[in-house]
Amino acid sequence: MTAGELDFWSFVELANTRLTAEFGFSHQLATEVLLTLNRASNVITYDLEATVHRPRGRSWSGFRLLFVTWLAGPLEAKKAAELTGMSRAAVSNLAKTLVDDGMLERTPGEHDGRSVLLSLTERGQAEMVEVFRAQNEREHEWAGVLTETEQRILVMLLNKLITDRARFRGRT
Amino acid sequence: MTAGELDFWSFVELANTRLTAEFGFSHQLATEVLLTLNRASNVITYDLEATVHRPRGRSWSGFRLLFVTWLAGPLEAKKAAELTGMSRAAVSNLAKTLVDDGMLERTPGEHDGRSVLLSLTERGQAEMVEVFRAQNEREHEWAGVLTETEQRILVMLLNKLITDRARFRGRT
DNA sequence: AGCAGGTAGTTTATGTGTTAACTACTTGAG
DNA sequence: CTCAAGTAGTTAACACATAAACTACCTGCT
Repeated sequence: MTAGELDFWSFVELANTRLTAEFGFSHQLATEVLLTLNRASNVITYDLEATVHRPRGRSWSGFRLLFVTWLAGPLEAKKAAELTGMSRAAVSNLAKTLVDDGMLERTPGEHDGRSVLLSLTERGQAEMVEVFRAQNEREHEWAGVLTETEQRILVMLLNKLITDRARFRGRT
Repeated sequence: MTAGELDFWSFVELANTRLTAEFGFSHQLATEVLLTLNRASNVITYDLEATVHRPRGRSWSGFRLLFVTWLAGPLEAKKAAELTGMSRAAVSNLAKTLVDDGMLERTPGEHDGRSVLLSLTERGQAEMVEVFRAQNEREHEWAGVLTETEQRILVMLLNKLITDRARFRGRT
């Protein structure tokens, strides 16, 4: 029982076996789904951050905030938090550094004195086009190991997995 | 073009449209796959951390490290880093606090004076059984919106997506 | 009008992640 | 045998996440 030769997949197999045989847990498939889901997400995110964003002096979260702001136009900080899946505090902190970097602009909301509208500066827009070109190429390489049909099925299954999450009272 | 009514899904649709029509990017399906993958992973991870681990005074990463140590027996810090997908530094820091909490034990490696073996204390083992019971129930609720066949397909597609990642030179 | 309660955003404290630089040990070529 | 190179782990500096406390503003009931 040396752990020496384990990799992620043989670990999942080992976990399945021990959780069932030794501990009597019954939902191993659920465990496997979620282990694999997290693994896949982390591996790919790490790769995109390391190859596309860090070399350009940008972080993964910075990119996410710029991405939604780029495409969803000027939007409130709250909306940006929802779309990126971050907390409002995270958007607030991140926006501060992106404004300092000359990528983002913050203007007070028109109809509501509390709200702040985020939008890209001209430089921000230009940079997003370039950065997204690089990211999209890399995304294509990753997704390309699946056929188009497989990709569509994957998206469908993932959406099904989280669409119904209102059952659990969540942050969003 | 108010951003006011956007949710995650209509944002993905908007992104697809604008990236194609306005900017001429060609791999929207890849973008959609990866946006959805990350979203699903983050939503579920956040839920498990908030409902299962934080109430017990434990973090998501703490759980991951304890989980692999629990099931893959005493293992080297390096191996733990591989299996959890963390950096070695992260394992080192996290182990420190888990040792202080009385969950983990660190013993010097037998054959290699540099290495450290991580293993659970008795209390750690008992707690993992209880914590995993709660997590497994919650996992089952999440995965349960998919049929068993759908879950197997999802696992297969996710594995296919990352198995071949040796093409990209990655951390692991 | 005025105040209670709700909402948007920021700040603060804390925890955790990363990379890079460091220490300590092992290994193998000469 | 010795020393250069490699490897395991830790530490340090920094980036970024959260929850909770706080400020400022809006809204609607009386």
